[in-house]
Amino acid sequence: MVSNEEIQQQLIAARRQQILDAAASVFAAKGYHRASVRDVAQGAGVADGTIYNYFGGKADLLMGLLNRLNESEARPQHFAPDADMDIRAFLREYLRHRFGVMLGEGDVFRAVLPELITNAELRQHYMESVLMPTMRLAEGFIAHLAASGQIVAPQVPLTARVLGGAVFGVLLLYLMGDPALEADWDQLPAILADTLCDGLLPRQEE
Amino acid sequence: MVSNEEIQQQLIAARRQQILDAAASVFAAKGYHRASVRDVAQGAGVADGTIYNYFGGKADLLMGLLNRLNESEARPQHFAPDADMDIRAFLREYLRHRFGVMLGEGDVFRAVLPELITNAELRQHYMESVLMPTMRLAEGFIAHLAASGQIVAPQVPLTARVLGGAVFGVLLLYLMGDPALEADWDQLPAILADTLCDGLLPRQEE
Amino acid sequence: MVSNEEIQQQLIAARRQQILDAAASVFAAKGYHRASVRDVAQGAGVADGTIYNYFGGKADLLMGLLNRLNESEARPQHFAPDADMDIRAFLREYLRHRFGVMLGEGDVFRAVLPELITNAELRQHYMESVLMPTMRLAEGFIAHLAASGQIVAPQVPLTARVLGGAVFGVLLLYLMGDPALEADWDQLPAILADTLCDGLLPRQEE
Amino acid sequence: MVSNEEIQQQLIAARRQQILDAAASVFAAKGYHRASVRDVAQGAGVADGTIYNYFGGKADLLMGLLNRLNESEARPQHFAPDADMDIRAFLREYLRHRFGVMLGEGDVFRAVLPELITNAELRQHYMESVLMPTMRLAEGFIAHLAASGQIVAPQVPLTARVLGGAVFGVLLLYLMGDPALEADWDQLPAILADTLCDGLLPRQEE
DNA sequence: AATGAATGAGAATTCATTCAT
DNA sequence: TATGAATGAATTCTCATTCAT
Repeated sequence: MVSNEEIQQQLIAARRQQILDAAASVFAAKGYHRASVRDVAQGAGVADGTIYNYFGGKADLLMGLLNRLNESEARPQHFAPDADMDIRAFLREYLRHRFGVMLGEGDVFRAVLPELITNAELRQHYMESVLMPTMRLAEGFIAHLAASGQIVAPQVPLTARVLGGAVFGVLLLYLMGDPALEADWDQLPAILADTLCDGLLPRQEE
Repeated sequence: MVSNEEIQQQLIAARRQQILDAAASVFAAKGYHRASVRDVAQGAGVADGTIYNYFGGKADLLMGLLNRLNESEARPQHFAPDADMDIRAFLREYLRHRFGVMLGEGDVFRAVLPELITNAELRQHYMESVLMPTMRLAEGFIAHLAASGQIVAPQVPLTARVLGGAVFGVLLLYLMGDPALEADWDQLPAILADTLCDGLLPRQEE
Repeated sequence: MVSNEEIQQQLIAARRQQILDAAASVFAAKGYHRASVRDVAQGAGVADGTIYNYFGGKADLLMGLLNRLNESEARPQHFAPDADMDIRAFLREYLRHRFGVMLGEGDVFRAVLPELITNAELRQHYMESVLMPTMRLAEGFIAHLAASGQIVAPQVPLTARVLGGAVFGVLLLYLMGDPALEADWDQLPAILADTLCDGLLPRQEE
Repeated sequence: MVSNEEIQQQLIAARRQQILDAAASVFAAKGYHRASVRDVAQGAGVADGTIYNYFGGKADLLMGLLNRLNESEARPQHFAPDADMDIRAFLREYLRHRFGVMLGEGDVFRAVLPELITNAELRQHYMESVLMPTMRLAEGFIAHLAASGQIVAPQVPLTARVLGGAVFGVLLLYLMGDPALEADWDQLPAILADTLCDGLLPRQEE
C-alpha cells in the first residue's frame, strides 16, 4: 500500500520537474537573466508565488537544472573499460552517444553554461559535482588503456582534458551556430574519433 | 605639427579604450547582466552619463569589446604555411601563442562568451566577423598541408572545427577553474600538439 | 450571490479609478511632464510598481484619463432636439450644464489639454473618439433647427465649430485665470447664450 | 557713426533671435518638454553651451518666445474705433487679420500654449503682459460702440471674453486638426463675424 | 498549497547645466 | 565668446520576492 506521504512526495517531485522543465526551455530561449520568474511560472502553468513554494528563488532554479544535468550525466558504465574492445569503434560510439545526450539536454546546457562561466558559486558546484567526477572517471579509463599499451598517454590528467575539451569545444561551436558543423554534424563523431586515434600526421602502415 | 582635431580624435579614442578596459574587467568579474553601467563608469573613473557620450548603451559596450577582440585576433601570419617546417613544432608554438593571446584577452573573453551563447545578434556578429574568417584561414592552411601530404585530413572543414574546438574547449575548461589545467597549463600546448599530431593509438615506428 | 471573479473585477476597476484620480490631480497641478510616475503613485497611495500593474506606462495614464473624459462626455441627450422649445432657454441651460461638467472634470481637462496640443497620437485619438462625434451631434442638431427655420445657419459645420470654439475658448480663458471670468463666471452662460442668439448688432424689434 | 558697442548689441540681439527662431520651431515640432536644449542648439547651429550665454536656461527660452509674441501682438491700432465704419466689415477684416497673425506665429503659439496652461508663473506673466492689455483694449472698443448704440453689450467685460474666447477656441480647434476647419478655414472669418453680428436667431427684417 | 497583487530596490538612460580650453 | 565633454540628478520601468487570502 502506498501511504499518503509518499503520494505527497511524488506530487511535490512532479511539480518540481514541471517547473524545472519550464525553466530549462525559458532560460534556453531567452537566457537566464532576460527570463523572468513570471516567464517560468507561465511556462509551467502556475502562479508566480508557487515557484517559491518549490524553489528558494530564481538562482535556485539554475541549481536545480544543474543537478538534474548531473543525474543524467553520471553514467559510469559509458567508460566501462573492456580489455579486448576496438578503441576507435568505442570512441566513435561514445562520442555519438555523448553528443546526442548533450544536444538532448541542449536547452539546459545552453541555459546553464553562460551562468557557469560567470557565476563563481555555480561554477564551483558544477566543478565538484559534475566535471571532476567525470574527469576522474576518464582518467581512470585512460590510465587503464595506457597501462595495457592500447593507447599512448604520457600525461593522463592532461590527456583527459584534451579529450573533454575537444568534445566540449566542438559542441560549443555547434551551439554557436557554425554552419559547417550544422551541415555535417552526424559525421563529426567519426572524424573526431579518427583524429583523436590517429592524429594528423601520416602513419607508415596506413 | 599635430592639428587640434587629431588630438581630439586621440583623446576620444583613449577615452573609449579606458571605458572598454573597465567594461572588460567589470563584465568579466560580475558578468554582463550583473554588472551595471554605473559599475563600468566607476571602474573607468567617469560619471555614468559619460559612458553614453562614447557608447550607444550597455549593449554597445559588449560590441565594442567584441570588435576589439576581433582586431587582436586578425593576425593571418600565424597561419602562414611553410613547406619545410616541422608541423609538430609549429603547432606547439602556435598553440602556446594562441593560448597566451586568449588568456591575455581572458577578461574580454570571459565577459563576452556568455552573451555570445545567449544573444543571437551578438553571436551572429561574432560568427561573421571573427570565427568564420579564422576558420577559413585554418581551412586553407589544412588543405595546403593535406595536399602536400604533410598531414591527413579527409574532411578539411570538420578537421578545422576539431582543431578549433579543442583549443576553444580546453581554454574554457581552464577558465572554469579546472585544477589539473591550472597546475600544468604550460605543458598543455605540447601535450595538445602531440595528441593532435600522433593520435592516441600507438605508432609502429615510434 | 456575487462571484469571486466579479469582486476581483470590481477591485481592479476601483484601483484603476483610484490611480486615475491621482493622475488627474497630479498632472493638473504639475503638468504631465513635470509630474513623475512616483508622484502619481504617492498621490494614489500605492507603490511605484503598482502603477504598472494597472497601466502600460506613464503615457497610458493619459490615455486612461482621455477615455474617462470620453465616457462622461458621451451624453447625446443633451442635444436632443425639441420642436417647440425656447432656443435661448435651452442654450443657457445647456451651456450651464456643459461648463459645469467641464469644470467638474477641470483637473482632467487641464491635465490632458496640453498634451493634446503637443502629442499627435493622443490628439488623433481624442479627435476621433470625442471631438468628432460631439461635432457630428451638434451638426445634426443645428441642421435640424435651421431646416425648421428656428435658427439661421448657412454653413452648418462651421457654425458647429463656432459654437464649440466659443465654449472651448471661454473655458480656456477661465482655466488660464482670467479675473473677469472668475468674478462673473455664473453669468457667463446667459451672456454667451444671448450673444449667440441675438448677435451684437441691435435688433429692430427688440 | 556706429560705435563698437552698438554693433556688439546688434550682434547679440541677432544671435538671440537666431536661437529663439530655432527654439520656436523645435518646441512646436516636439513640444517643450520633449525637445532638448541640444535640439535647439543644433537647430540654431551653435554649441549647447552657447545657449547659456544668451539665455538663463531652457525655461528662459520660453519666456523669450512669449515676449516676442507679446511684441507682435501689441498693435493697438487694430482696435481703433471709427464712428462711421461698418462693424460687420471691420470684424471680418479684423478676424481675418488676427487669424493670419496667430497662424503666422502658429509655431510659437503651439509651443507656448501647453506650457501656458501648465506653468503658473508663465501663465501669470502672459496674463499680465499680453492677455489683460488686449482685453482692456477690446473692452474700451466695445464700450465705445455700445455707448454710441452701434452694438448691444450689456456686460462689456464678459462680452470681450466671449469674443476673445471664440477667436481663441476656434483657433485651437484648428490647431488640433479639425478637418472641417481645415477644409473651410478661409470662410471662417466671415461666418464667425456674421454669427457674432447677427446671432443665430432669425431677424425680422432680413 | 496555490494564488497573484503589491512592493520597492535597482537599472538603464536622458539631459539641463557647468566649466576648462 | 564659443565650444562641447563631463557631470549626476532625476526618471521610467522591470522584476524578484513577499504575503494576505
